[in-house]
Amino acid sequence: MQKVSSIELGKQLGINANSIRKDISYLGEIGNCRAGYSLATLKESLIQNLNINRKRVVCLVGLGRLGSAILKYEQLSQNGFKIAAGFDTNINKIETIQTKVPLYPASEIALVVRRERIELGLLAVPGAAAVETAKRLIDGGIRGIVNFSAVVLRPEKGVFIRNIDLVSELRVISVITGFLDQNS
Amino acid sequence: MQKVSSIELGKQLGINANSIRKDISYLGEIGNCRAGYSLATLKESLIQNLNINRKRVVCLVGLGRLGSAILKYEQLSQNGFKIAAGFDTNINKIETIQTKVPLYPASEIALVVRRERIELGLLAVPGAAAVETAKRLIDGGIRGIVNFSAVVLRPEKGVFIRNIDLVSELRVISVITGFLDQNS
DNA sequence: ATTTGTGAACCAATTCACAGCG
DNA sequence: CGCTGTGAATTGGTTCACAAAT
Repeated sequence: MQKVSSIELGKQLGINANSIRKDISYLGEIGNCRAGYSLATLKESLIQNLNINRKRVVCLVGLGRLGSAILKYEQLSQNGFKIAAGFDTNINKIETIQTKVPLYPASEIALVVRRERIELGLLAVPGAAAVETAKRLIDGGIRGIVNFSAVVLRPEKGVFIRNIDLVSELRVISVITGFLDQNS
Repeated sequence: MQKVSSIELGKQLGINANSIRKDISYLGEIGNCRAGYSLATLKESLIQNLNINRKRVVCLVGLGRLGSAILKYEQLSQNGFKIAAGFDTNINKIETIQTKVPLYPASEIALVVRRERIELGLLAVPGAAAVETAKRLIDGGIRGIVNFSAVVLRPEKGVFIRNIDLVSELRVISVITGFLDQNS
């Protein structure tokens, strides 16, 4: 039986072992005090408690360079996510891109999201289109959005939003390393 | 003279106005009590205090789909970042990709990073290559890394690392929306 | 002996509340 | 008045320390 200790988990994840234990304990968990956690039991418990026991249906809006990269990103399907639809305003792209994922014009976002019961949206459109596009996703009943555009989307009732912006990330690092330089 | 209040800033950013004021106050700031902050003064103060008054030199490792998308991402140069080098293990890519950015084989990472005084690295390589590539960047004296691979890079002395993983982001949203569904 | 689970202590960050100023 | 700046209160999360379990 495969085992893993909080210390080992912590090392792998770069997290304090105490935190690992505390977090797991919230699941009302049963680790073995002698030999750590049973891998199978822990995994099962996490799957149950975090509700990740089924594939999630996602869609992708924006089929530019970033969108195309995401479309081909195998890690998604390997980790329980299925891209059920792709959208773009450019009809040309919809007709030329080679993929098994069904592609639609952006005008049909709300319709398709509702029909296919799509839960999450990946937003890879230009900043100028982000707010409008998000609105369409929400109209279709989307539950969450990962927004890659430079525009910060404001949280909306019942829709969880995660803004990911490369420039912001770089700025964070710039500022921190700059600060370290000054104080070393 | 353009003015902006903490309330307005907060709305734009989706952040509590109190936090805005407190944060700005740490800069030893002079907002006008009647009419909010002078846009020009605030901007200048932020630039000075956060040390973002010069272009930062970055490099890009991995010229696959994601890397290529980043290479063409104009927002970078528009926000004070200059891609001074691109790297890939595949010599073919280095010779065929059309760009003004100088491209080098991955074997030269440390060399070029040091020579060009590159401060930040964008890591868009497959997970399997992430640790090794990060090591080369660090050997070259890089100060920070934005890691897009699925592998979590552990913090290294003097090198600030930011892990960005699409799958993780999706999982966060999945778990949260799933939780909301159960408790609504 | 190890390693979990957890109360207690600690620390950082957010929010509150309001005095002070134009 | 409206808005800033900031002490005080609160919250949330991390770390500590140790008793319990095997």
